[in-house]
Amino acid sequence: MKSPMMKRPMKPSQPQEATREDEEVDFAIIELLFFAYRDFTSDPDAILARYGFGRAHHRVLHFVNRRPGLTVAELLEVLRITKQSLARVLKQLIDTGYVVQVQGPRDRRQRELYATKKGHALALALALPQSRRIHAALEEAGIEDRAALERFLKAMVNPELRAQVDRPPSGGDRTSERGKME
Amino acid sequence: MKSPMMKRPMKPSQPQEATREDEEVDFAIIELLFFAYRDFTSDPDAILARYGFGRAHHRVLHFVNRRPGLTVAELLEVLRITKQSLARVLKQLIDTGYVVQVQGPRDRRQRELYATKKGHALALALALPQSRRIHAALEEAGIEDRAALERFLKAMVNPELRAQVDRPPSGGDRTSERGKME
DNA sequence: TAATTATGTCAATATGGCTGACATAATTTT
DNA sequence: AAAATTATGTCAGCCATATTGACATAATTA
Repeated sequence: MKSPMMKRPMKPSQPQEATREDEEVDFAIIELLFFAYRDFTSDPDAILARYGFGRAHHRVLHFVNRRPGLTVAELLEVLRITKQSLARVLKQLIDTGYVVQVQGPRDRRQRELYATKKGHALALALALPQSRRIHAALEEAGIEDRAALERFLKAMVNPELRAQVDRPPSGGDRTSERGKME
Repeated sequence: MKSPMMKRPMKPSQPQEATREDEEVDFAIIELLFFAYRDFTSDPDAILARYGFGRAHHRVLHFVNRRPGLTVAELLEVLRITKQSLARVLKQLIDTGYVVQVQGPRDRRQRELYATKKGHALALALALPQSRRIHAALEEAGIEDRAALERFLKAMVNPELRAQVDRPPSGGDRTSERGKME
């Protein structure tokens, strides 16, 4: 090693107690969320790489597919990123024919976003392994009450932002309502 | 707009049906996981910013705090990043006194990592709002069976990698076993 | 008409990843 | 003992994704 600097701090001879705070903090679930989400998001990565896309493209495509007719401003709110960050990724999705823009019917400044058939197919392909993972986990964990899990996850979201969660009508995705473009 | 190119593709006059595939894919939970994790990770960000740290620092500090004596190689495995990526972040945590290295007792090439008291305190401060959010969500969702949630999250992790999840002894974090340094 | 809004774009910067190459010290193998 | 391997560190360059700030255009609202 170049500059060792390897002090050898004494290990306390008598192990210290975990503090009260430690016990109160739910490290177990915090960590499980990290691991679960890490592997959950890794599923689509291999697929995305084959298209020259990254996770940013995935997120955009997912929400455009789920909320057909979403405007740019609405998308920015959901993703919590800036329009400059969105720009490159969205442009690539449009240029490669996965997403189209339509002038807003009421307000012509707005751009409604729609997934093309191609976009819908990719969104589905990306969601499939994630969905399989979820169902396998539900089964493996012996979860009968799937609604409870949904309630928990929704309750994890900031109250002010829960409206976003509720956007797609309870029946499923809005594809059936507003159609796919192209 | 500079180059409009605003075609107006026809919206299909009769909305298309959601395909069988759509119905089978669990978009609801996929999306809830995105929203839940987005807000879950946003909690510590404000705190980190005050220290000039980012999420990468948080992850390193978390695992060093949770698994005292972890070696660099083990940390890389858990985080699934390269040593070059770890280097800058770890160096900053060491230079600012949140983490210390100790020469491995068996193998002197190894560097065991420990959180200092300062590091332990920060790790705790970062975990607290996350822990509160989890408990509030459990209560709000009326989840009585907390173990079921843990089983589900663990089942979401790739089987090969579940050993990582089990590392900290079930009792809690290993602080009580191996002590904090400095 | 003037102000505001929705979108787009340019430029510079930060963060957190990556690969490849190489160095050092310590351990293991031959 | 010498050679090979391992654990760690470091340099250099690159990429993806995010940021802030400034400015432009078209459309809507006041």
